[in-house]
Amino acid sequence: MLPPASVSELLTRAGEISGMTLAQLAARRGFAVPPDQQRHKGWTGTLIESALGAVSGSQPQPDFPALGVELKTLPVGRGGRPRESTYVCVAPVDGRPQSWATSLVRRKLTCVLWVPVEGAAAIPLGERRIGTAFLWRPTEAEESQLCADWAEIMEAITIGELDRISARHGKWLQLRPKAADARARTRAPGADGMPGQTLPRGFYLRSAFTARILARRSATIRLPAAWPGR
DNA sequence: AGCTGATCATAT
DNA sequence: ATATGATCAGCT
Repeated sequence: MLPPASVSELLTRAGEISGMTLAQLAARRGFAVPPDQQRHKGWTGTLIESALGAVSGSQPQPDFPALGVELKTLPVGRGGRPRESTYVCVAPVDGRPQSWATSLVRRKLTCVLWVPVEGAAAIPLGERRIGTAFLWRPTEAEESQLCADWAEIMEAITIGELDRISARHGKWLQLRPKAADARARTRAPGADGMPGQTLPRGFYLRSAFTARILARRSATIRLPAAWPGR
């Protein structure tokens, strides 16, 4: 699938897969449906990427570079609440000065195509349905808060106090481990200004934030949101 | 039940 | 090791 030439085309593609089950889309894309996600955590995201023509690979940039749009699947449980936090990107813990304006977090969150997917544990993976995708941009207030969260975390990193930052920090944007396991290490400034190492981290959006995003959509778009009653 | 810290697969 | 796609699983 070639990348969409426009945001309009991207939305059209998203509309064409909404309502489908993951098994149906998997068949169309030639994906095998795993029994569960225990060893296939990124399966849904990769499948949706494939269907929409996202640029594959592990590049630190939005999924649709030409459009400046990032793609995120959002597992939604009963009650319409996100079942998980949303990974944004790796956190630069090397201590180099960064600015919010050019940060990867901001670039990724400037424009996101959210694709809700049924995520209730009771529904077999293949039977989960793809919801109605929608384009989102942070409001000024949201970006201001995201920037504040980001700045607090980045400040701690810069002065070598990354280890005092836990997932409890940040109203909407938090820092959490992002590694193969707890023994993984990456370069980071030490408390004394000397080179050191630490567990790699990533930025994540709290589910309370993505819940707001979903709620705003509901309020903006005419009901019935008619989410399949399962 | 929700949250934090840990973990899994894959590509480069 | 670093980046992507995320969810898992133990603890409060």
